[in-house]
Parts: sequence; structure tokens; C-alpha cells
Amino acid sequence: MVLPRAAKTQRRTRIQEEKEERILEAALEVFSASGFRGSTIDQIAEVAGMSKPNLLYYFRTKEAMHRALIDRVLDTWLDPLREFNAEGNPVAEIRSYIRRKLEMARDFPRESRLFANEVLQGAPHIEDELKGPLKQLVDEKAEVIQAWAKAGKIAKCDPYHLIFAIWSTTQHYADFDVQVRAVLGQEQAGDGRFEDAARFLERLFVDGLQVRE
Amino acid sequence: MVLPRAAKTQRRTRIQEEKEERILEAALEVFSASGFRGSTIDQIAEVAGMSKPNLLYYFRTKEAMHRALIDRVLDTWLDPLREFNAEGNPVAEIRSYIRRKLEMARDFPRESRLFANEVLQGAPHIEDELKGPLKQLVDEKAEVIQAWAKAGKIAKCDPYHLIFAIWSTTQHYADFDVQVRAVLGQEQAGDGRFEDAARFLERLFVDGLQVRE
DNA sequence: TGATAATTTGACCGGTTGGTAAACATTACA
DNA sequence: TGTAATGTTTACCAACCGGTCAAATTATCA
Repeated sequence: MVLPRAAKTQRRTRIQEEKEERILEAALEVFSASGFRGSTIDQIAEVAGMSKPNLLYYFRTKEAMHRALIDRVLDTWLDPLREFNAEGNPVAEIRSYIRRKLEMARDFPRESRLFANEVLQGAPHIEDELKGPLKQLVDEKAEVIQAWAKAGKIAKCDPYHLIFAIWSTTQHYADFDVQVRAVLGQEQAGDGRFEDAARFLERLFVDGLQVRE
Repeated sequence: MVLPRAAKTQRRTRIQEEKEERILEAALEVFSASGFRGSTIDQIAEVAGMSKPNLLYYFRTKEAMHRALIDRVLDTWLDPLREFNAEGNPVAEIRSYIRRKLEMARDFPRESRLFANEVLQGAPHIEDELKGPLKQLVDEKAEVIQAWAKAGKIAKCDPYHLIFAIWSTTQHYADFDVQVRAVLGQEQAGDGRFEDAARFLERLFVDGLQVRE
């Protein structure tokens, strides 16, 4: 038989899982570095160590590869926000959210850049996710923050812009890594900048959101 | 004579200035929306209302167009930071820097996205600018901030990460505009989000940097 | 083992891309 | 006005792009 594309089979073979994994890993590498339009199937094939038609055996089109990648990464990416807990101590919650987002910027910069590329270029492939699941999740957490503010546990502030501020400051260290390194000077080898950033940001947000008389 | 490309002539004719202007305007439109690799000369030509070979008469290559654009925009882009004044009132200086950066995000989002695209994809074309002029300027302003902190005028903090935080939070409204709109819901027509952001960010940074006993 | 299905590859296709060559049109200026 | 320099266009090219196809190879399992 010729055409029963991998996706159509009910049971996924060992080979299918392995190869799709390898392809998506390579796709992440390439898409995150060049964006969708700037990436080519050949590049991904080379990184994956497979032939181009072989990739297209597992994913019919470049778009399909991109979509599969987005779907797989998006959930993980939103996990830190999901853990935001209404019952917790507000300051501790915000502090740990910042910390987790910074850790993700450090440990999964490619995932961050994948979304950054996508959103930056108008989010042509993830508009629905933004207006649907993402908005819903943010709305929910914004209410939590609002409640904290009303209860006097943190300063009154626009919860949406607070979330934007945390997103932007933390993801900055993944998305604009080259710039950060250039400005700091690359003398320092390790991940020191992440610890410095954590210290600074935790302080900024905690003090900035403190209730003051 | 056939080849004395526009660039080589000593005097720039009226036509040259007009056309180069139109081309760079179109290039800004296209490059900022799709990044370097994702943009095509044809797209730029169409936006500029000229033929492709005509563009290539004024800029020999796609790279040359991109470089000319970057060179032109970079200076303007760094102006707000340059205005940062050591003699001024620290809180007022920081507040007005945030305000100016937000205004630029609102009024010149394409310029912001141009750089974001470039840096995000590893800054292959502006590495020198980052490590040279940009770093130098930031170093200078970081010293100013450091001095303020030592003088007890603002809380002690890492000046570099403070600058990163201001950059990221403000540019976020240009670079991630689609996401911001999606999350806020596009009911609100105007630029209200910029005013809300200004209120939030000024408060965050001012309170966050206040000296506290 | 053998047959059947799953996987992989090389050759290829039409469309797009950055860029060129040369003819043609327009402008500047003596 | 005439002519040389400047500006514009049409036709074109080689390389690259996303994707197809049929043949070849490998894995699965009765």
C-alpha cells in the first residue's frame, strides 16, 4: 500500500514515534531560528539527518510540521501561568511565577523564540489559540489578581498589564539573548545573567506591587 | 554611461533621494512584518510601486537595502536612551524614559519589529552595532543609574537589568501587538491600552525603585 | 520464509527567488 | 537644442523552494 500516511494509521509504530520526534526537534531548531517563512524543509531535513521526501512522508506539508510543533509546545509553555494559585500567598505566587518563567527562558529558549517569531509576524498560524485558550487562561488569572488587589493584598493595578510585564521581562532573556549578551559583554561564561535577572525582577515586582500607605 | 550606481555619484539627485526614501519606507513595511529571510524584493517593489530591477538600481542587493534601513533607523531608535539625563531627577528621568519608549512603541511599531526580528534571529546583520555603539551607550547610562543608587536616590539595583526591563515591557506593546490585542479583546478601538500600560509601568518602576527603609 | 505493509530515496516538476543584461526613456546641462 | 548621464523596463537566468511519484529498501508477522 502506498498512501496511508502515518497520521492515518490507528496505532503508531516505534519508528513513527521516533522519527516524528526527531523531525519536530529539528523543526523547533530551525523554525525558532528563522521563523516560518524563513525556514526551509531542506534545512529541517538536514538538521534531522533525513531526506526531504522522508520528512514529507511524516508531515504532508511544511505547515503541518509547524502546526504539530506549535500544538506540542503550547501547552507546556502555558504551564507556569496555570500553576498560578488563587489560594496561595500573592507575593509568593508572583515571585515563583517570575522564577519559573525565567527558568523556562533559560532552559527552553527555542520554544520562546518559536512563539516570538510567530507573534511578531502577526501570528498567522496561532490566531485562534491566542484569542481562545490563551485569552481564557489570562482572563481567569487576571481575576485572581484583581481579587488580591481588592482584598488589599497587593497594590491596585491592571492585572493584564501586570501579566504582560512579567511575560515580556522574562521572555526577553530568551528572545533577545544575543542583545543581552552583547550589552553585558560575553566575558561571563555561565548563566549568571539569569540569576541577576531573577534577583532584579523579583525585587522590582514585589516592591512595585507592595501595598503602600 | 551605464553602471555608476546611484551610490557612487557624489551628488544625490532629487530623484535619487525621493526613490531611495520610497524604497526604504516600503522595505520597513515588509522587513518588519516578515523578517529578512521571509521578505522578498518583489514584495518591497510592490509596496513601493516600482519594478524589481528599479529597486536593484538603487540598492544592489537585498542585503544592501536592509543595511541602509537599519542604519537609518538605529539612531532614531536609541534617541530616548540618549536623552537620559544624569543631572535630572532620577524618578522623573525614569518615568519619562518609559513614557517615551511607550510612545515609540505606539507610533513606530514597525521600527521596533524590524529590530525585534533581527535580534530574535541572532542579529546576523547588526552584531557590530550591538557590541559597539549600543553597548557603549548602555554602559554609559548604567553608570548614571549606578550613581543614583549609590547616592541613595533610588533603590540599589542592577542597572543593566533595569534597562532590559524597561526595553522589554515597553517594546512588548509593539512587538507582540497581536497577542496583546487578542488577550485584551479587540472591543476597545483606540490606543487605550497604551495609556493603561503607561499608568501601570510608571507605577511599577517608580514604586519598585523607591528607596525603602 | 515469504508476502505484505511501512519506510526511504532519487529523480523530477512548476513556481518563486535574488539578481543580470541590454534596450529604452527621461533628465540635466552646456 | 543636443547629448551625455541618469533612470526605467522587459526579458531572462540559475538557484532554490515546496511538493510529487514511482521505484527501491526495510520492517512486520503469519
